[in-house]
Amino acid sequence: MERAILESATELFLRKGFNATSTTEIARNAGCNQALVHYYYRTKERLFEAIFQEKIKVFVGALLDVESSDLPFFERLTKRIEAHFEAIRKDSGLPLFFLSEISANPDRIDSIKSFVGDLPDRAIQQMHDELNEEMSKGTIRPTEVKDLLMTIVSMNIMGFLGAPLFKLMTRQTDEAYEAFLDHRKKENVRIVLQSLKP
Amino acid sequence: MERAILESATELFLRKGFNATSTTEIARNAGCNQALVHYYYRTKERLFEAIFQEKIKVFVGALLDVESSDLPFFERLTKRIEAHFEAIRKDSGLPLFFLSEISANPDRIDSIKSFVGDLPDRAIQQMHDELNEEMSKGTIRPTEVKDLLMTIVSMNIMGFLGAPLFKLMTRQTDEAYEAFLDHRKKENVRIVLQSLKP
DNA sequence: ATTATCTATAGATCTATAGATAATGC
DNA sequence: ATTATCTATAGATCTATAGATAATGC
Repeated sequence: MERAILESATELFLRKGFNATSTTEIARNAGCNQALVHYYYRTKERLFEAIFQEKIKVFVGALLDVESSDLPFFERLTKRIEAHFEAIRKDSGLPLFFLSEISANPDRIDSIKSFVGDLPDRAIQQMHDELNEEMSKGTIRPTEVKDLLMTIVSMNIMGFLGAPLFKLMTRQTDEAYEAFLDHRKKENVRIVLQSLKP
Repeated sequence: MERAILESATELFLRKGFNATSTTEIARNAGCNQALVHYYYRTKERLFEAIFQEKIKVFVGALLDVESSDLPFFERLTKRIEAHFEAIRKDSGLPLFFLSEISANPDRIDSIKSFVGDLPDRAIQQMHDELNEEMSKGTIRPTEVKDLLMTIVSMNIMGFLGAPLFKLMTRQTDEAYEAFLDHRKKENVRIVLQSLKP
């Protein structure tokens, strides 16, 4: 039942956000009474926090996964972009979830800071070295890690963030939209790689 | 006072969203009592709706503004991208505002549909013609309007959506971040134009 | 005995409205 | 007279906790 509550809360928080989700609803959705939610998690805030941290790990991990593959630079980068895209697709509510919850309560950033630790620093350092190597070979234009990351994240999250709106504007069915996402994944890779060309 | 309420509500809804903003808070922030909010707008929902529609117009208008400038294609496109970027910068809470409110309440899409009307259709048609002309001249690769729009919007909103997170990850001050945004504006233009090259 | 689950409720909101009073326009 | 503003409150939540009961493990 503890797990049922966690799953119920995950689904609801992701779909409707912290404020719009009540512990009563979490309980109903999990099949127990509302008091039990507090028995296991004490407060709504702590329940949320647990879920938030779990999901941050998925998202950041997918992008910064320091895989020591020995593929050539462009292929490695392609793999990273695609892995990031697919990680989000599996859990397509993630981008909006983070962005809105951080905006609604900027203190959560501190919590991210404290538990993500220096994983980003190390991953960024490694990417930095990789870029420098290519730059010195002249295979890519001068590029900052943060620019590259921002471009990748921009492209990869948009298809999910904007799904409802884009479906409206282009009048696509859900299946057509899935196909469109596959197409976007390729486009994203192409655009990012092309943007690195000297 | 009616205007003060509208302004107060605009600020709060944009910053905290519909659910996290109470009419009590709107009133306090506007300098009146809570009943007056309902005197002018009847319900919180109607007040929100007024603001939402107003802001949608700003956002969509900036991107699709069918300006009949006679500049060459790439310069016209550059201008559009920059105009869109600056429109968002002026009101940098807009992207997250739309995305979260639409996600929290998908019915709002119908409201958009009804009042935005066929502006998007006409603007998209015009862009379609412009692209076709360039394609036939061989100056750009085969490109769909929706791909181009999605790329532009992706790139342009990210710097604002992700500001808190990016500041954290890169440990930038607010001023440094403003400079970073200026830099991103140029990058966005470059990346979009480059992505069109054959 | 301990842990899991429930019922009941206190206390804090929050929205919307009714009805009183003050300000304004004719 | 009409319009703007206020006070007061009903009714609906919602979170968190206290205390009762049922289930489980030793």
